[in-house]
Amino acid sequence: MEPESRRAGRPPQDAAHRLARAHRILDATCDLVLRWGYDKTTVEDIAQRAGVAKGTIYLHWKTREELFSALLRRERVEMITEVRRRITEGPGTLRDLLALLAAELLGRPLMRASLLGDSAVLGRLTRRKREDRAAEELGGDFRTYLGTLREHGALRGDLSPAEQVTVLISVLYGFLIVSQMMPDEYRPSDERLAQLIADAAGRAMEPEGPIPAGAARAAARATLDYVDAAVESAQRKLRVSLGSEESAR
Amino acid sequence: MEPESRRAGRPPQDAAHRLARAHRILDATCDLVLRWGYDKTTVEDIAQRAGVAKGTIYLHWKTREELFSALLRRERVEMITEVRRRITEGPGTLRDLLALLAAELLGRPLMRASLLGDSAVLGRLTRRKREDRAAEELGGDFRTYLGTLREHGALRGDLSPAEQVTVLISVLYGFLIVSQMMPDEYRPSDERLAQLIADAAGRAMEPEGPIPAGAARAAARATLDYVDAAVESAQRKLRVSLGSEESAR
DNA sequence: TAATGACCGGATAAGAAGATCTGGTCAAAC
DNA sequence: GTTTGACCAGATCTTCTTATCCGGTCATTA
Repeated sequence: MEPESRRAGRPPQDAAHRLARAHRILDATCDLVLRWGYDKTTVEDIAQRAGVAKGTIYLHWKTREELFSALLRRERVEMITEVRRRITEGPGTLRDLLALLAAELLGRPLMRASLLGDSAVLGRLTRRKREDRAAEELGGDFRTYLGTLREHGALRGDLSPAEQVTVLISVLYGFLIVSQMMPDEYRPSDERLAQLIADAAGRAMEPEGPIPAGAARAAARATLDYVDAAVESAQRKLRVSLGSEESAR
Repeated sequence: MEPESRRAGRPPQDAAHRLARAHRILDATCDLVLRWGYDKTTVEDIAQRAGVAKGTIYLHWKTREELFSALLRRERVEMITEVRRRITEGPGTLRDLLALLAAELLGRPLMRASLLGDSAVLGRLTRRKREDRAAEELGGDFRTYLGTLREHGALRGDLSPAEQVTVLISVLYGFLIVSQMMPDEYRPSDERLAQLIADAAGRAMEPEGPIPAGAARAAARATLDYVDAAVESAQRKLRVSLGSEESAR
C-alpha cells in the first residue's frame, strides 16, 4: 500500500534475506496461480502481492517460467519431505509409500495439476518440459528402486520392471483422473481415495503371498533409502532454482 | 462414379434393402471418420463414398449427429457380441470378461476414442452425451452385476459396490490413457496391455484367496447372464438407431 | 550496491468484414 | 412412393487492422 515504507534504501542483501524474499515471492505466486491459473497470473500481480517491485523478481529468476519452475520444485520438496517424515510410522512397504504419496498428491492442487497436465491451472506452461521431467523421473532412481524391490521378492517377478512402472503410473493416473470426473456424490474422500490407490497398485505389483521377514526388512530399507535420495535430489534442484546467479547461468 | 446406374428409378424400398443401405452408409462413415475425424467428415463425403445422394442419408437419420450415434452403437454391438462369443472359452470370471473387453476396446479405435473422449477422432461430438451414457452404464446393469458377484464372494467385500465401479473404471481408464502417452519403445503390445489391465483390475477387485467352486460357477453364470443382457440391450438401441421412422420421432 | 518502476517491443487479443463451407430442405425426376 | 442434388441460411473460417497487455530491461534513486 505505502511504497514509502519499503523505499528504505539499500540495507539488506544478506543471503538469508534474499532467501526469505524468494520464498515470499513464491508464496504470492502460489496463491495467485491457484486462484487465476498460470496464464492469467502476471509478474506484476505477483510482485504487487509479494510487496516487491517487478524488477526485483528478475533479480531472482531470469524468466517468468523459471519462477514457476521454482514454485513447482518447492512444492515438490515439501511433498516428498512430508512423505519422508511420515513413512517411518508404518512398515515402509511400497504400499505405504504409495498411500502417503497419493494422499499428499491429492492434497496439493499444484502437484496434482502438474501430474495431470491440468491446463486450467498450468495453462500453457510448457507441457513438453513436464513430460520430459516425468520420463526422467521414471527412467531414473525410481525404476532402480522398483528393481531392488523386485530382486528382494517384494514385487511380482512376472512383470518386467518397465511393466511395473506402467502399472503404477496407470493406476495412479487413472484414479486421479476418474475421481475428478466423477459426480460429487460418488467421489470418495481424499483419504479413502489414497487408500484405494495404494491398495490397487499394491495388489497389482506385489506378489500374492506374504514375503519373508528378511526380505520385507530389506525392502523397507530400500524404500527409506529411495525416499531419502528423492528428498535430497529435490532439495538440490530447488536450491538451484532459488539462487539468482546459479540459475542465471 | 456413374450416377446413371443408380438412377434406376424407384424399385427398392423393402426393409432389407433399407437396412443394407444403412449399413453401407455406416461403413462409409466409419472409414471416413477414422481417416479424417468427426469434424472433417461431411455428410456429402459420406454420401459420395456410400454411393447415395446426401438426401438419402437424411431419410435414415434426422441429423448428422444421429448418424454418428448409430455408428457408435453399431460398433458397440459388434464389440459386445464378440466378447459374448469368446467368453465361453474361459471359466467366465470377471477377470476373463475384463481381458476380453480390454482387448476388444484396444482393437477398436472408435470405441477407444469414445471412451477416452479423444477429440482428435470425435472432435466436437457432444462430450456431454458421452458422459451421460457412461454414467447411465455404470448406474445400471453393470453395477447390479458387480453386486451379484460380490454376494457370491467373487468380489472383495471390503469395497462398496460404488468403490468397485470406481476401481474398475480408474484402472481401465488409466491404462488406456497412459499407454497412449507412453513412448513407443515402452508401450506394451495390445495383447499384453489387455492382460495387464485384467490382471490389475482383477487383483484389485477380487478377494485374495480362491473362492469355492460353487460360488465360482454362480459367478460365471452371472457373468454370462450379464453379457447376454448387454448384447440384447445394445442390439435394441442399435435397432432404434437404424430405423428411420423410429428415430425421427 | 540494491531496489525500483517507467518504458519498450513483441506477442496476443479483439474487432470487423468478407468468403467459404456444410447441415439440412424440398421441388422435381423417376 | 422413392431418390436425387440444387439450393438456402447460418455457422465457421480467413484476413486484415487495431488495441491491449505483459515479460523483460535499465537509467535512476536512495
